[in-house]
Formats: sequence, C-alpha cells, structure tokens
Amino acid sequence: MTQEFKPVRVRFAPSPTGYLHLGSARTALYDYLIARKTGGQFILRIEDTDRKRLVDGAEEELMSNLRWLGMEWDEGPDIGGHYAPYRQSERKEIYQEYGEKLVESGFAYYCFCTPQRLAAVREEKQKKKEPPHYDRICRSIPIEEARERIAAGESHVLRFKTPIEGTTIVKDLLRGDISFENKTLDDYILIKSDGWALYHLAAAVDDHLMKITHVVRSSEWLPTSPIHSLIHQAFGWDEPVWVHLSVLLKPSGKGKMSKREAVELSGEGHSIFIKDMQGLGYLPEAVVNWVALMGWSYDDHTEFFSMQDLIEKFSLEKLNPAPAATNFTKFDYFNKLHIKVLSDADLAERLQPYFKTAGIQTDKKVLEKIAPIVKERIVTLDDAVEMAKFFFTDKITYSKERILMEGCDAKGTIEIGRRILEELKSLKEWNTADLDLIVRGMMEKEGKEPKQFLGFLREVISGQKISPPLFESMEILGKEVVLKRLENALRFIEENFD
RNA sequence: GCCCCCAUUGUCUAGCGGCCUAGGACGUGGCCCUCUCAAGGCCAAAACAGGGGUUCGAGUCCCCUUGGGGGCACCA
Repeated sequence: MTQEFKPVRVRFAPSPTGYLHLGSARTALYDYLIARKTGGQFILRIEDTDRKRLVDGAEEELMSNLRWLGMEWDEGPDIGGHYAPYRQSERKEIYQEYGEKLVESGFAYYCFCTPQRLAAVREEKQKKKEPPHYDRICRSIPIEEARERIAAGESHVLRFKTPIEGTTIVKDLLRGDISFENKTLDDYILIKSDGWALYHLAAAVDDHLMKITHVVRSSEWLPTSPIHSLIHQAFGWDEPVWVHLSVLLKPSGKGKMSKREAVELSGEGHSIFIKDMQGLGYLPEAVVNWVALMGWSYDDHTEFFSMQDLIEKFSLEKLNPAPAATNFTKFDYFNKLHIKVLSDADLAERLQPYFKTAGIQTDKKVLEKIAPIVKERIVTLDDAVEMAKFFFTDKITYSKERILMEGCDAKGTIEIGRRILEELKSLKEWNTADLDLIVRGMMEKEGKEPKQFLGFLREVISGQKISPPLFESMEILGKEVVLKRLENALRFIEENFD
C-alpha cells in the first residue's frame, strides 16, 4: 500500500486505569515506528473519560514508561500540539456538541431506560439465547418529547441509531474486508447519563479532529469496529485505515494475558508491566526488540533490531494477524544479546544502580573493567551483582564445603596455599597473562588439575562457586587484595579444620 | 448462545502456486571447546490441523469441519 510511505498520523490512546503492559507497549511501538518511518506524527492521547476507573499517577507512569522504552511523542497532553487538548477529559464539550449533531442528523437518539431495566432486558435476551442487546424502545420516542423529558431533568443517555438492516464492511489493513450484519449490532451508548462520552464517540471524534490517518489497536476492538465505521459515515467523514493487531497470549498460549497471569509471572521473576522491567534488570532495547517481533517479522533470519533498525525496516503489511504467545525465555535471550553489544562504559553505567540497590558501593573504574568479563555471562543486569560483588567488599565468606582444594585435606591445602602465596608475592607483573602463566606452571608442578587448583583460587578470591574468569578477576582485584584474601583463606582453614 | 478473527515444529516466525525432500531463532537433547558460569562451534529431534475442491502443480487460492482466540457494559 503506497499510502504507507506518506506521512501518517497515528495515536497511542491508553486509558490511565492501570500500568503500561506488554500488549499496549507493542501497540505504541508499532504506532511510533510507522510514524517515524514515514516522517509522520506519533500522538499520545489520554482516554480518561471514565472518571471512576482513573488510577492515581497512572498517566505520569505511562509517559515515563514510554520514554524509558525510547518513544517520544510529537503531540500529547504534556507537550501540547495543534489539536490540543490531548486529554479526553478536557474535551467533554466537544463530544457533547458532536453527539448533538448526530441527534439532529437522525443518527442518534436519547434513551431514558434505567440501568435496572437494561439489565433485565439483557437477562431476558440471554435466556432466549439471543444477543444481549438493547431492545431499542426509546428509539421511537419523538425528539420533541425527548427534549422535554431532558429539560424536566430526566436521566438519559445518547445512543447511536445503528442500522437494523444491511451490512457494514470494515476494511482492515491486515484482514481485508470484514463484514458484519447490522442486525447483530447494538445501539451503543455514545454519551453516558453523567454527560461523559464513551469510547465509541470520543475516539471517532478525536481521530477525525486530530486528522489521524491510521488507527492501530488491539483486535479486541474488532467486534465494535463496525460501529466506529458507522459513526464516521454518519458524520460524513473519511475513515482512518484500520489496523487491528493480534492479541498477546499468555506464555501457555491459552488465553490472553490476565491479571491472574501477571501475578504468577511476577513469582517467576517476570512481569508484563513495563514499569517493572528496569528493576528486573532488563534493557529497554531488549523489550523493544522482543515485543516488536511478537506479531511482526522482517525476513527469515534477522532478529536483532535496534530502534533505529526497526524504524528503517518496519512495515504494517508484514504484521501477523494471528495471536502470539508471550515467550519470556526469548525475552531473556534478547536481553543477553543487547547487553553483549553495550560498550563497557555504557554497561558499567547501567550496572551501577543495581549494586547500589544491593547496598554495594562501587567504583566506576573497576566497574568498567568488570563490564567486559560479566557481559556475556549475565542474563539480566542485576545478575552482575551476584557474580561480581566480591570485587567491592573485603568481607569474603568462605564455605567449609568448598575451601579445601578438591582431593586435598586441610593440611595439604594449606601447604599448597602457602607455596602459591610465596610465588604470587614474587610476581612482578600483575596481569592476566602473567598470572595465567605462573599459576598454571605451579599447578603442573603440584600435579593438580585445573578444576582443583583454579577452583580453589576461585573460592579464595571470591568466596563464590561461580565467578568471572579467574585470572582476569585477579588482575582487577590487584596483587595486594589477592594476597590478603589468600592469607585470610588459609587462616580460615586453620581455624575451621583440625 | 450469538458475532468476529486466526490456523507452519513446544514457542516466535519465513513462506504471498513450481525456488519447500518447508528456512531461521528461542527452547530441548548430544558432541566439541573449557578454570566455574557463560559464550562459541558442530549435530539431532521437532511443523504445513483434517477433509473436499480449483490447478499441469497447493503450505501457499476457495469451501466445510475441527481447534484456538477475541468480543457481546452508562470500561477502554
């Protein structure tokens, strides 16, 4: 579709009723990518017409999450724009005005049915195995009578006068023409009794007024999409290009992400909420790469993408309409990949906060030296703390199970340890290559295997079963520290074994 | 119950009628390398849901079945 190369205007329109999650982040990403690719605009619009469901701070959190992921919007509630305001709660009168227009043109009507009656109707229809829709009795109330009742203060809503016959075709970019029998559609409420517009009206009005060219949203909207088409038609407006994305399924592939699933995931060190990603040690680059590929692909082998790559290569046409299961194992893989390409300085900087959270004071210079040796052995940034904390503390806790050299008793370990100590003391050049040479030389002289000899030293310098490579670690620690730890370790053995 | 969408290995996917004895990646298993953990290298198992058409030829187009998913609020 050549249209795609013309600048698009797309909006990401979340409602501040919760936190930004994987699914909505992906929608925002696709919006962002196509806007950047075509040189168009990425607009942030807050859909907060449901005043009861607002969550305190959600809007701020949402914006900061979006920015963390690397998506800046061109127009939005905080930065304004030509079509401001971008918060629907500040556009109430606009919706009322357009609602009234529909009444005048005969496409909408006032309904005075009480919620109780509606519930009863719904129940009745369900019992008769019919679609649980409104029975449209208010549709026949003459407009003059309706206005009198409103003037008299009667509670009312505004409903769309959905055609009863015929078919409505929604042109979806990914699925082609989707047809709906109008008789299966409801007379949806446009404006609630409290005067606030509902999504159907508000979104249509805003999309038109804000000159949105492409509406990219979740396929959960597919069932009501004919109403949105019909509303545009009623106003005589051109419809935007509809792009209904697949739904993100839970890891099992059975059903979409639910609150319950989110809780279970957090028990496994995962989260579907963007706000949690940083704390869990994930890179925004990894989130973007991973999420981009859930429902989109470039070719049959490329899978590493930076935001810049995505902007260059993204296209709406290659979107996959089939639902996709969320695969957190693959997320870990992408995180590793993106950690690996970070520069040492960059990685060091990103690592620092995790050590701080763990209560470990770090040194920037040392952290930069550690970066290259932990780089390819951590999955998440916080993994580095466990692996490298011994670089920043003198309090090494030895384990009685591991401190003795494999195949040796306490006496033997101490004897060899002392010989190592003397040898290292006399070592002039303290670097990885020389350490490697001298230590291995001793190992052979002692007739020990690497896992015995080097394993012992690993425990000595780190107190850990797993550590970055030994000689590199020794070089970074420095001669003084290593000798000190060896002495401490030998003392530990003397004190704990007889 | 009704409406709508979807359908390639366990998962994400490539495939837009012949290039497919179906490609890549994650994961899984094995081997190699190896100071732990990783990384890396090599190899393996693993899929076109089923049935009808259309066509010289179908994973690719059409229909049905089945399966999965989504929706049916004075939420978005």
